[in-house]
Amino acid sequence: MADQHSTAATAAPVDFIRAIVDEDLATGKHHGRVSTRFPPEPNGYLHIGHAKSICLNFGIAQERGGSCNLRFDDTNPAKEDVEYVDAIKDDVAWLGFMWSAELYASDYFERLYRFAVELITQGKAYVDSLNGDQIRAYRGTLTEAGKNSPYRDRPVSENLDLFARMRGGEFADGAHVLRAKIDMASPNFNLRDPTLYRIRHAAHHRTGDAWCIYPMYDFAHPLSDALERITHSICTLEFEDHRPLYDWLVGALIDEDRPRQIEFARLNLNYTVMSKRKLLQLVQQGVVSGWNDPRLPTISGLRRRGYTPESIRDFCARIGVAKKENVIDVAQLEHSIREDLNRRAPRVMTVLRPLKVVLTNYPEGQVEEVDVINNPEDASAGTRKVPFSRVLYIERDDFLEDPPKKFFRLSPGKEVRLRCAYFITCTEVVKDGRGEILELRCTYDPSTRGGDSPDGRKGTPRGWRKAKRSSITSIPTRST
RNA sequence: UGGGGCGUCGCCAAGCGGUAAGGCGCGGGUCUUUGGAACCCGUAUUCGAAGGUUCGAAUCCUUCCGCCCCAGCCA
Repeated sequence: MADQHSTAATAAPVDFIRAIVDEDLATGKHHGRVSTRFPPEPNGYLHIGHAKSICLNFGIAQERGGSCNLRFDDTNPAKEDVEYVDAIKDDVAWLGFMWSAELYASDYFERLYRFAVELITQGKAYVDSLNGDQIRAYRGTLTEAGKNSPYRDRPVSENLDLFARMRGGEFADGAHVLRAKIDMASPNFNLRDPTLYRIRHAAHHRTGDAWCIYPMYDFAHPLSDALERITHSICTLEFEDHRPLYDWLVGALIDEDRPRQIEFARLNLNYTVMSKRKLLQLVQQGVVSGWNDPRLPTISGLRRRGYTPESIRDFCARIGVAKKENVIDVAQLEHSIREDLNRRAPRVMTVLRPLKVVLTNYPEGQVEEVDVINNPEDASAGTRKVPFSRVLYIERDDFLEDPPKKFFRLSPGKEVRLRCAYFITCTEVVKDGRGEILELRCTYDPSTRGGDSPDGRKGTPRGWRKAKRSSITSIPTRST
């Protein structure tokens, strides 16, 4: 089959991430395996920016015969909620992707804990008892190295004991943290003994109060990737600085099949708020009706607004994937939905500013039904019956009493075609005392039923509407 | 100021030493069975800047300039 509907997706050049995946496949790096994951934190709804990541992760798995997990990065009980995990699952599925497995970082809490113990045993992590302010002060600045915590050289046995007691609930929030022992003088802050675990006496949406210590993203993410045998861990640019830590952890705890983190530039849309924090604010303050308010760029908002999954996927395929910061013009998104809807949306005829038309030679009281095409772009969309009678309305803009030369619409003495109905000719203009046009008197040509002229007469068809078949509708105005 | 990234048309984006793809947008035109549709044409002598290497550079080297990210016990 000729791909006359070839999309940007099929024509799109291979982006740098797919190039890496293909290279790894070619060299047999992961024994021909490709495994990705989409790792949202259930602390809000997904938006169009997430769609880019979803299409990337699921797309690569799909195209290269791999798998893609949906993994909730739920390591911060304070911000997360089941409402969000349900919404996220709905949105991903609606976009047209099915995950190989539904997983949660919280499912790994026990194993992550054991990884932490292993790290302590290796002498690569320690329990720090400095408070938050002190830790910040010890961290140094952009130009000055940090200082070692006085607790940095606690013996392994003491660290093991303290860490176990942290888990046991002996300490208050903030009393201790587990930190990696790397390098307080590193120019990369992420390596200045990053925090791995903190004490949080808070109920978790899945584990309840089974835990009072929770792993940090930097600790949980690479190890969760490794546990799932993810091959390519794709994330956004701001995590580039975290990669050395990602590799450090994986290097210390994982023997084979280590995952690799690859960063790409997140999506930005002009005139669009894409920050989860700000979207949450709009929802909480009641500025919008909810996460699916059609004015929001959330997946559920776009869905409610009439966007189709196809159009969003097409958009993601068109914008590409690279490392350059970008601000996509919303016109690009709108183009995708227009193209999709144009191809499949059924049409209706409507009149915004009605002008009454009386067909003087059409039998009084007669009503006939004409077949109107549902979608000129798609013959299979069929036709519908629309009543036609002596009195009907056309768009005011479709009539001009004194038309310029290239005006193909109705004017006195001129003939025009009513879409899928008849040709009509304007014979008289009825006005009120002030010269306002009240109605038009026209004649119709019975031989042109269906809007076809037996003698090949042409004319741009105009929309029309039978009298008394109106319904009040609100018409969205174009926002320009 | 230290570190990590990035700079190709208004917005995206290919290009990987052999003489600037494509999409969106925009401009013009064609089309008398909707069109904010479709189709056609046009839209970077130039790749942040300056030097250098080379027969040849957006692609290699040097310096400079600009923008983004990092000092959460957030992700």
